[in-house]
Amino acid sequence: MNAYTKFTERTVDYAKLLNDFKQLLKANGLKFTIQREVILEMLYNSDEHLTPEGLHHLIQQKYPELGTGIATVYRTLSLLEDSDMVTSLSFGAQGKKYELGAKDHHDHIICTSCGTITEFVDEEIEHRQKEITENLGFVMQEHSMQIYGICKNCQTTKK
Amino acid sequence: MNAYTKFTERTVDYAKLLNDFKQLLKANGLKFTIQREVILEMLYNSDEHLTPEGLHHLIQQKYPELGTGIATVYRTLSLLEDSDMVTSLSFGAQGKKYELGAKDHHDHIICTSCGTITEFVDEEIEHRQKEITENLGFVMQEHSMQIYGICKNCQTTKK
DNA sequence: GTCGCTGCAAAGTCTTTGCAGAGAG
DNA sequence: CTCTCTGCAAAGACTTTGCAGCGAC
Repeated sequence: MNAYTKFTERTVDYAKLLNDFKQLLKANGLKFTIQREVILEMLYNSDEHLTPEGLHHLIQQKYPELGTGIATVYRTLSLLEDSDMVTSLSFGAQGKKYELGAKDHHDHIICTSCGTITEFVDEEIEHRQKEITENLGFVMQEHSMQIYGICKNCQTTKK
Repeated sequence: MNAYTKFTERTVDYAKLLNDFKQLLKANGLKFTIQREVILEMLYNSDEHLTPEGLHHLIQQKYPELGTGIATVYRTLSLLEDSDMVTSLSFGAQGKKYELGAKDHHDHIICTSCGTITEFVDEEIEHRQKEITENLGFVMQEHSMQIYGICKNCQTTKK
């Protein structure tokens, strides 16, 4: 088995994503609004791990004329999460973070010093997880893994 | 390398745990109170993954005469977490769950149907995690892994 | 006795909900 | 036109904090 670690790459372009979103909305009798589009756009363009509050802040900054309310951000995130278009992460502190889920599966390594989240995928672990799950008599649905440590940058930049 | 999956076992008995706790308190000029003892006891005896509210409820049930307040539960859990005697988990929904941290490291597999949390340790994964971390230039501190699936019981007991 | 601890209730966060007007289809 | 969305503000859920009396040492 070829075990290796690689960084994940975005596999979906924005046009496709937007299209999926529109389709999803239509399929459920929901409407495509500017606010919803902007939220998706920000999730796509930003660092991918945003809190509802952070997302709202970014939107206010880039599209202040919309006066988007935080409630709409929450509502849209729930909608996207229920539709599996975004995934929520709840690491350390309180408050979830959201990331687009339309990308390849990946795990996270979080720097406990600067908070940066790096993504990775390791085939050996992926494979082993499946084995373990079966050994325990479970049918696997999802899994997530987080590693906490100090990133290269913070190791040198003595804090 | 001997890769295998095993269930974790408690490695610390209550007397030792209680002693550690007393020592910890003394070392920090804190006092050993009945409430604190009861909280530790419940964490030890219960299913190990408790919410503050659930813990409080159990205590009220077993020791109603103490009239332990929820605030004390929160305060004690923070204290225990800061001292690394318990670990908090924040899976799916909201609200953290706590477990005694004085046991061996282990990961979790969560049944998405009945919510049961099963613990396991797999040496192959443990080892691989360390490698990955180093490859990415990190110094590893901790890690956690969760697998979500349907447990054996829920597979048969059609729900 | 001293100083930390506790329960209570009030105050904070973060998130969700109700409502009336705005807007997509 | 209809029926969903939205922003606002109020309401909720979960945690934390201030305070005065209580209790460990």
